[in-house]
Amino acid sequence: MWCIVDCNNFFVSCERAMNPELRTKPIVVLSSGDGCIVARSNESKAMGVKMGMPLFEMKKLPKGNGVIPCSGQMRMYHKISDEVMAQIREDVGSIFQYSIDESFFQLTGSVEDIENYCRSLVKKIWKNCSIPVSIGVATSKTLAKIASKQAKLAPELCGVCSLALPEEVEYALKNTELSDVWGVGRRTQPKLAANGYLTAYDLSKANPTLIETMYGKNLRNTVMELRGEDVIVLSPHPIQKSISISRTFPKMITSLDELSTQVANFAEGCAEKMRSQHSVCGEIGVFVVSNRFRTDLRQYSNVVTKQFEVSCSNSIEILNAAMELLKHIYQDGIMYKKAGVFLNNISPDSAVQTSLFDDKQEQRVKYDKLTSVVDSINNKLGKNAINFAIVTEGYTDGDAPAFVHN
DNA sequence: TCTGGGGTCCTAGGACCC
DNA sequence: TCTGGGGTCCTAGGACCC
Repeated sequence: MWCIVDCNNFFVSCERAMNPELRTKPIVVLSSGDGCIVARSNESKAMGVKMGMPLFEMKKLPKGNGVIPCSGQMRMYHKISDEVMAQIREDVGSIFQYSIDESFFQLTGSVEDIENYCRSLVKKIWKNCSIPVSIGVATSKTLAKIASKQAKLAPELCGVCSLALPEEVEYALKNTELSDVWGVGRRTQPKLAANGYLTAYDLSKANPTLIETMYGKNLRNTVMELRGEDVIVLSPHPIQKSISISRTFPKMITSLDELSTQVANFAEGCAEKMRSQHSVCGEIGVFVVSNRFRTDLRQYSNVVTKQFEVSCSNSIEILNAAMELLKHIYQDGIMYKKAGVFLNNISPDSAVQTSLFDDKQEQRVKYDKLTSVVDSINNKLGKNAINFAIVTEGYTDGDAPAFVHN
């Protein structure tokens, strides 16, 4: 059987783990810069707070001012996630971590035994991490996900729901709206509804070939999974194929200098992440966007990429490239609201293809050495103990967030 | 006034090949 | 005048996920 462990309202639960006083209160967690709601407690969901809602719109809700906003603390959430995943691994061995708050694993044995086992895991995670989780059990991952949602809906299940008997599966499918099915998104759901597919049960009875020609391969797989067939394959150690960092600025930026500092920070952040994974990239891209909500202002957005002759990961080449690309797309007189950097064509650093005409190899070796010295100093003394001059000034990421409660 | 961030995969169409 | 058929690779955009 496939099992999925899903942390309930994960970011909210992390805030509550750090500050138990928040357990009884309606809270939300905000995106970087305190702009939008990215996680809601059950209480705030009940008050009509929507995912992705801007904070100022939440405040307009009837009881919106009664909701406690918490500034997101991603680093802490990742730490807690690692602890939760370690708890699961300790019990079941290898897991397929699917996201920051979800993991799949497989168990064999009687359904009763599996359920009991999972209930003890729920208790263990709560005891050791103070994070409430739900576990769904079924023959396919998609059904397991549906089961975990059922577990959240029925407290008497103590966090574990299995869908094993055909009548259990049928009941759950009939009570699951299509938009709640893994793999059916905002675009596809209305099209399916127009064709008479309203519930997960309806879709499970659809003709897979017809679904594939109309909606593609992925939705066909979903149909098979709803029927209990295990067709979606997860790789245990997926290699990251792209890395990106972008931010919406709290205040709009107009000067190239200020924008350069931001973009340099994004580039350095990407490069550090890539090096920590022992990878190199073959392409870098930079994008800038004006404020799409300010229709009274001149709108502008642009993106530009550059191929490296030889894949690299050192900060100097990456920073230089990012600065060059930014200058290329920067336009005077625009109020920029967001920018970002992305790295593509990522491969392991053990297999760098050098160019036949690479006359800068000597220089690159120096850059790599300098970068690794900077990395090791930062590893010893803490992040940003030392940095490249361009990335140090006026970066917003380290600013004290407004709504931290612990 | 204030409006998130980071990923993956699939598909259709164009460029190119013989 | 009449102008084929089959294949691969790449890319941009769109869909999905959290």
